[in-house]
Amino acid sequence: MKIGDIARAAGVTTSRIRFYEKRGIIAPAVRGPNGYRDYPEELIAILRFIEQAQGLGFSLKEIAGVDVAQGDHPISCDEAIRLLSGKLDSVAALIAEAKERQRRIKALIAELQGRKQSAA
Amino acid sequence: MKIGDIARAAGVTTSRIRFYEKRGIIAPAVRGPNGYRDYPEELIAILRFIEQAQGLGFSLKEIAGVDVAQGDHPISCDEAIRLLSGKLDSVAALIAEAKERQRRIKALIAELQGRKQSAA
DNA sequence: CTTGACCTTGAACCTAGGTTTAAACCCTAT
DNA sequence: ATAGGGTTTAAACCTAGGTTCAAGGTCAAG
Repeated sequence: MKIGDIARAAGVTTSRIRFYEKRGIIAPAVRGPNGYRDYPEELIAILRFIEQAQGLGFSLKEIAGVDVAQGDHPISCDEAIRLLSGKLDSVAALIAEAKERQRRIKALIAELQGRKQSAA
Repeated sequence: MKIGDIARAAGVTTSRIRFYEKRGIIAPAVRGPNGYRDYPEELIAILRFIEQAQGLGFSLKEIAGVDVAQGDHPISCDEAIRLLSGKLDSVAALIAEAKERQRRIKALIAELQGRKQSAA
C-alpha cells in the first residue's frame, strides 16, 4: 500500500507517517522501484495503536520505546502491564495536581467574593 | 532596582524578565543613563503574581491579557472572579479527561491480567 | 503529450515558555 | 589599568508533535 492509502485507511496525514518514520516510531518502509514507500496493511493497525496510546497519555518517545513496529517481539503482557501501571501512576499524580489547583482557585474565588460582600 | 536585583528578589532569572518584557507581559522598563533597565520594587510582587497565576494554570497569554503591569486599573474584583471561574471550569474539564484516561488504563490492565490468568 | 493526482526530499514554520550564546558595553575595586 | 561582575542586544536553541513549503519525479487517463 502506498503512503496515501495507509493514511486514508488509518485516518492520519501522510506527513505524520513520514514524521513517525523519521523519528523511528515506525519501521522504515520498503521502497518500490520508483522510490515510493510500500507499506504492509498491518501499519494501519499500528497507527491506530499509536493514536490509542497517545490518547492514554503516552508520548511518542514512550511509544517508540515499545518498538511496536520494529518487528521485534510484540511486547510481553507483563511489560504492557508494567507500562500501563506506570502511566496510571502519572495520571493519578496529574489528577492530584489538578485537584490542588482547583482547591486553590476555589479558595481565591471565595476570598474575592467575601471581599465583595464586605465592600457592599 | 537593576534587573539582577529584581531577579534575585523574585526568584526568577534575568532572561525571564527580559522575555516577559519582550512579550508585553510586563511593562517596558525605564532606562538609566547607561541603558540599564531600572525597575520599581513593585515588579517583584508582579513577578510573584505571574508565577502564582501560572501555578493556577493560566498561560502567559492569559496573564498578559490582565494587563497586570500596564499601569492600568488593577483588574476589578468581578473580572478576577470571572477569570478564575473560567479557569475552574477548564481545570474541571482537565480532571474529567484525566479520569477517563485513568478508567481506560485500568480497564486495559484488568484485561491483560485476565488474559494472563487464563493463559496460566 | 499534457493534465492532475500522487509521491520524493529537506528545510522551514508553528505554539509555549523560556534558556543559551555571542559580542559588546559599563562599573567598581584593587 | 585591569579583572570581575553586571548589563545590553539579537538570534539561535530546546522539547513535542507535527504541518507546510518548495522543487522536483512518477504515473494513469484522455
